[in-house]
Amino acid sequence: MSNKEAAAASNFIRQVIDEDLRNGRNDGRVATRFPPEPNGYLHLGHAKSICLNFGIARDYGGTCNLRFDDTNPEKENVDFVEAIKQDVRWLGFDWTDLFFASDYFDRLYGFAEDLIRAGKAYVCDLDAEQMREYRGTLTEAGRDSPYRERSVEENLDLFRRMRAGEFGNGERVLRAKIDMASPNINLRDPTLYRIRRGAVHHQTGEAWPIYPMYDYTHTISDALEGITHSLCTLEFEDHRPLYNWFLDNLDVPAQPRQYEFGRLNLEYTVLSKRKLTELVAEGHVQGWDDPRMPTIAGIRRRGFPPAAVRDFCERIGVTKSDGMVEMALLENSVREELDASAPRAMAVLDPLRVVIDDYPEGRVESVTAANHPKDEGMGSRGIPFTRELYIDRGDFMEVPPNSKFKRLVLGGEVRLRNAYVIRCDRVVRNETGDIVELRCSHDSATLGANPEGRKVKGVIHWVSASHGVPAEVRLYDRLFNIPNPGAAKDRDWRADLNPESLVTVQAVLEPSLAEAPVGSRFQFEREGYFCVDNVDSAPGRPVFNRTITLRDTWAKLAARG
RNA sequence: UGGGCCGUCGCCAAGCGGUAAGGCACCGGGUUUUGAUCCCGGCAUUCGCAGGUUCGAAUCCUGCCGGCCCAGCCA
Repeated sequence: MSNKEAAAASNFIRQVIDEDLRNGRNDGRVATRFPPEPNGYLHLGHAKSICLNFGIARDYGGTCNLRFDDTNPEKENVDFVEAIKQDVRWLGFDWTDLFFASDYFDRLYGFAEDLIRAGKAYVCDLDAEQMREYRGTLTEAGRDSPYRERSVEENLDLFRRMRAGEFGNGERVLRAKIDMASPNINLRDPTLYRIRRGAVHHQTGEAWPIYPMYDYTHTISDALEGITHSLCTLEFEDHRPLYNWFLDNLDVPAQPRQYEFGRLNLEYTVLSKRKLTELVAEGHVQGWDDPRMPTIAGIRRRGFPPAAVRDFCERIGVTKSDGMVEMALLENSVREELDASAPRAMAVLDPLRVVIDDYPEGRVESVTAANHPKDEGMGSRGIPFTRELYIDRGDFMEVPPNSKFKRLVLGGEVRLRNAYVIRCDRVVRNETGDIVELRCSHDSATLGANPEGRKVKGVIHWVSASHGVPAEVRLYDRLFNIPNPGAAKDRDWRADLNPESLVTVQAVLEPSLAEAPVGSRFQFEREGYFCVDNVDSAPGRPVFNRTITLRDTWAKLAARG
């Protein structure tokens, strides 16, 4: 990581840590953890949490564990586990220790018996619906379960039989005995264990017929790992009293503190695992790694550099307010990183044939092009220049729309990037009147030199027609047409998917691009940043994904009218 | 409606009783063989609103208003 990233912006959590350090809490230790459930792929929201947790460990010389919160076997699997590990590493982080909450199942069970012995937990026979009725509502207190006052002996016996697999799913649960009248619903005797007989857990197989719930598991896992600062998102604020209840009532080896921050909301996309799962399951995208997805796998395939994602997370900050970040902020981070790191190349996305009539047929000249305008260290390359070329259709207009237009027009001149100034002498059309070819002439004195006595204000890119390499290029755009899909309660969030989020074109690449390695990123000059797709490319036959366009003030001006 | 939390520029966000950082976006202007990059300049007399405390309030107090979260044997 660069020095620029070294100084992370402060935030309220770092202030808490600074204060704790000043007061000598935790013997000066700082220990965090990133606790994903392996039931889906990581997305940009997780990236924020990863940067926060691992970033704090890095900056304070502390530790950060990766811990899979795997207490719901029916929704989790090892593929997600592996994908998550890969995504964390790709973001540039490495964990101190790797754990599974399931590593603690034995100890978790033991703590549950402790709670029972202390009269602080009981086995409840109410079914799910009854339990809901007994729970009360947001404004009315709940009622005690009729099973609440069972003896310790009976509770212990019943719980052991739950563990032994004697009861069916849903027949009984273990609950904490707290307060059915609490205004905080999480404290109304929350479920600690439920029966999931027959489920095959990806780590523990069929060893357990009962599984612990999130709040219980998470708190104890944090304590067992000696986590000092347990960071989670705002929706768990109400759970903090329960988190602390476990710490107060269990003989755990540490007293972690929980702090909550606002989750990331990004315009023109969705960041909920449920919705992302549906996009994949319903075929709206081609998979978790579809380049339109805000998943880590998706943006990786799209070509976002990990440093750009880290920079973005740094810029959005960490607070308790629940905001909506503009896509422009992410795009800025991506462009900034790519501008500095991506070698330049030329590719024509919408080819229009150009014939330079006064350039010798069969002649192939190698013109030299810098790989980066500001970084000579990136070297240069030769590009074949020939009589017949392709330019982009959008770079020619028979009559200019206004005086600001500085591309090629009939009778006008333009600079071919890295090559000659040409003039368009004639337009060739087919039977239906479409322009199929431009006949041009060139000024042989303008290779690496400005023309004498006149100014040529436009520069366009090109590729040799005889040497260019045809390739599939995928132009990606925002996934949704509106900034906040799902915000309107009476409209299905899927209704605002952008049907043009993927447009595939057949482009012509300069020859040097043919052997570009999978994953490599380039700036196609005047177009945008592109990377070699890591799934569909074949040796010598790259497929390019457009990561993002270049900023385009001309398009902005044109749209303005 | 009970509880928890949040309101500082279009967006994100500093600010922690001494008189509104920064980034993004936007608007000019300059450089440029990418309408990119880069550079220079502009962009909150005011901090949700109303009172109060104070020599002094975005910061403290009170009351409103607006937004988010919670009634899984999900996490």
